Amino acid sequence: MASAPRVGTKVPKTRERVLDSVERLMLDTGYAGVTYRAVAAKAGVTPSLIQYYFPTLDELFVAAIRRRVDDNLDRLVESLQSRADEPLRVLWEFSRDEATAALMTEFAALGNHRKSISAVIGEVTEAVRRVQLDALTTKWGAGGPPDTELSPGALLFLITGIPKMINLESGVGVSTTHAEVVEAFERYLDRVEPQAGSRRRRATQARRLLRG
Amino acid sequence: MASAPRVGTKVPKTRERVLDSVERLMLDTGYAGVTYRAVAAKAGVTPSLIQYYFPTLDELFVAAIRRRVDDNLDRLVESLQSRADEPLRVLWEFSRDEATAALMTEFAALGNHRKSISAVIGEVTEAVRRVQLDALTTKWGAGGPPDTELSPGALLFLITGIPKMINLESGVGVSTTHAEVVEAFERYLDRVEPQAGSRRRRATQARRLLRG
DNA sequence: GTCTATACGGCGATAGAC
DNA sequence: GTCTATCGCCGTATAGAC
Repeated sequence: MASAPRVGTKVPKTRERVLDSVERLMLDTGYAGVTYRAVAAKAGVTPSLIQYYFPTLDELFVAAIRRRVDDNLDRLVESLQSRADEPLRVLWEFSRDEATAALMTEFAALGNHRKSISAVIGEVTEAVRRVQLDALTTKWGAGGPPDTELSPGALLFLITGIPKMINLESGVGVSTTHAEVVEAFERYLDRVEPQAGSRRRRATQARRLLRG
Repeated sequence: MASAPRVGTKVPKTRERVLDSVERLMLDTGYAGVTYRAVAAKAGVTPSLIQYYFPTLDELFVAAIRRRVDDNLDRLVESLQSRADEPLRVLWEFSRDEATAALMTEFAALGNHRKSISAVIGEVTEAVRRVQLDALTTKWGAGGPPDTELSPGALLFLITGIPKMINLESGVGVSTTHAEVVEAFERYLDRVEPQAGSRRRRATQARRLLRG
């Protein structure tokens, strides 16, 4: 309270620039390329300054994860509200968003053996999943869509997981069966959540990130 | 030819010990924990000796990948032959095998940004997938199982991908929806590939590896 | 508070000594 | 064939300048 910045005060912009650089390096070179020295060079500051804000690399990663997930969750909730009639398509497109998928997969890979990061990845994954499950059960209840043997949970796992798997395999040059599985799932979507008409899909801010 | 070892000569057992150590370290600490020094300590040799056999870490990883995949493919082909009536279950169990899934996922994560490893991972993944697709199309042709909207390719992607996704999420402590999706898929299996009776599932050599 | 310079031990890789 | 010495990276702890 006492130290709250006055309105209009430009609270450290450095922090944002640093986290932007982390995301870019993450996508371009993988998490192994995220070093104090590399991030500093890209953000135009000294490595020591970054270490002042983020004493360890883990803290830097965690900050980047939280910022990205917060932004993603905001966009997801907004989409779910504005297109409340088609939550499945909203979730499917959200999961297929390239930058989100690539970044979060990279974070997950990073977290797989680094405890403090594993913890925060698990936490935010569960948080997102809760919001997503709510959207599905609100529309269909615990039984899931009719004429289907998929519970909301199983359906959600596939909606969010299939794009991630495809992304992971694409990363090593594998593409066999990908078109088939996307086509199969979208046929399923057409069945349980028929579309009124054709409609432009959103191009997200995150997508811009990928082109960089 | 000239330097071929005599019959009975114990050709370098060191190599095998080293690759065993790589797998163990990979599972225990992730690929970041696979260093010359750590592998050497575990295998009981000097780091320099390992570097003599595998001049770069990439070559060490590639050797470990190829050895593991060769072994996996042998076991897979054998299972597909001995249980030719139920290829889906064979593939599902093969993909769910813990050590195989964990190791290959770790290798895939490693490969995602290291070109030489990405190349070999992509190559062996496609090779395995070809064998698996053959098994499915041999039984059902290009249309896939009857009463299903899944082509063999889409089905194969799910069979092999779902366990990998579950494994990846488990690594960060996420388990929501996992039981549901496994149950849903096994219900599907019961439908398209009915089981004669209950039967003991194999406990693989790779599983032993995990307990270590 | 913000920011910088420096030093330490561990790493992969390389050249070359035995 | 086997092993050592060395180099240039890395994370990060610390001391201190403004």
